[in-house]
Amino acid sequence: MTKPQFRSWQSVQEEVLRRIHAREWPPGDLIPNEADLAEEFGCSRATVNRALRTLAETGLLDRRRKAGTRVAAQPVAKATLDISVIRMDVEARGQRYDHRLIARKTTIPPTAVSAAMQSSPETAMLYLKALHLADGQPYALEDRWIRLDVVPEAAEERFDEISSNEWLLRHAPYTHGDIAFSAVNATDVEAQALGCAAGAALFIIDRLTWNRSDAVTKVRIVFAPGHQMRTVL
Amino acid sequence: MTKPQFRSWQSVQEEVLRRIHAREWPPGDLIPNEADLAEEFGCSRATVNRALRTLAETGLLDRRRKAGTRVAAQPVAKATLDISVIRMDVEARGQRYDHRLIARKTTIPPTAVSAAMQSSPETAMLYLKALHLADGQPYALEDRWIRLDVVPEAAEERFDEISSNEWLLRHAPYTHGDIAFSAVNATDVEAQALGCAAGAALFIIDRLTWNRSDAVTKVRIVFAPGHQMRTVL
DNA sequence: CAGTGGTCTAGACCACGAT
DNA sequence: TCGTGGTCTAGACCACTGA
Repeated sequence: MTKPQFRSWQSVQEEVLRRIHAREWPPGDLIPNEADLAEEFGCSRATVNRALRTLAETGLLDRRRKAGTRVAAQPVAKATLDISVIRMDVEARGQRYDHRLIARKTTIPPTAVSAAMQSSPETAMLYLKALHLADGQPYALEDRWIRLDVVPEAAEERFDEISSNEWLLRHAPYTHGDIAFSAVNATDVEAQALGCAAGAALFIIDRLTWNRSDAVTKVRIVFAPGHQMRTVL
Repeated sequence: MTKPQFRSWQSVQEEVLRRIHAREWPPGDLIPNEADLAEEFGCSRATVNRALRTLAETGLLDRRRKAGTRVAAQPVAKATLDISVIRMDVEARGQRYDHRLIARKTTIPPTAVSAAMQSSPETAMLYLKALHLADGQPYALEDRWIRLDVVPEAAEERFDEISSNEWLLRHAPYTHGDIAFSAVNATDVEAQALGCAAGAALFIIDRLTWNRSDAVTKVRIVFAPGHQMRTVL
């Protein structure tokens, strides 16, 4: 018989997936090491490594030096969310995007904000509030604090032509961020801005963005009722 | 002068990140090709490739054959969410996990469910309803439909010892899934089960899981008020 | 058509960590 | 201790796609 050939790392990955789904390699099972698989598949070890490493990144395999590679018993599904600029989201839905600046002021933030951003409680920050529209309908409400000592150029920007979201991406580098998703009941102010009933359940995103050890901006985006964030596993 | 050496793909990646953050390579800029960078960094092209490919996966670089590699102008942040078994979530918070089966029946699902799962409207499915508890307090409410023609063994399982969540992971392979996050107001039934006020804003996850072209299970998980799903960018 | 990234190979050395 | 995955190298060929 001729040995089946798996010449690309994708084809190796597919074969491994097939064996996992077919329960030839059941959950928790130790699978052969890279060298053996390379020989069986008729390819180099690097190719097998690429295939297995990629599967491990999705949580389907558990790899440890010396201990070998196992099929994950409790696969922790890794869902990747694309957090893009809101304008992109709206336009991707085939709708016309627009935004409206509601408030812009330089003021002392609530202590919860200054604490989260590791700023002194007396330091003023730039506060912005804006409404994002899709086909003229309220889509999301944005509340944002920007540290002027970190992004001084923001003081000169009016943010009526370009959303703060996009302006910051272009002008303020960031290294990492924390993000949280949750649900809140609409306050009266939110309800009025979004054109919904007070108390309606709203999907929200809270994001805190850092450049090295400096907090850059803190934003809460409150979506209109019914908003869904989708992805695949 | 001695050329700086970047011998690991991580160190190459850090140097590239540094140049991006320092605006040496501003957003939208075309950066040198792999071969040139390899020479400059004193490493092989494969090492540069690994560094740049990994950055491209996070959305920070945009790579195209022949066109070269550019710094993304509008980086679409890729947030990776770990969707694990609820028991793991609770235990990771240092709380005691428990669950309670509320309902278990074989019945005809609503047409919305059979349609989404591409099952005939007259075919009965297994319906489960369970409450997940953390330290004895309601944590999440789970509503699930399972296709018995796809997972016949489920008919024999009582699901009082093990949550359906974990049982399915162990017994029903899946190839992919759709997942959606949103917010709803608590119904009276949900409010009672979760011990909150009716109308409270609840964070929910809807998931539809597939094995090849067969829908396996459809589940809605409704979390108690205040629940947050966190991740990093 | 030609430049760029995408990938494969064979071999090598190394870091980690289970035993 | 020593098996396993993690990585690097130098070279090669290929696929895609912009000019």
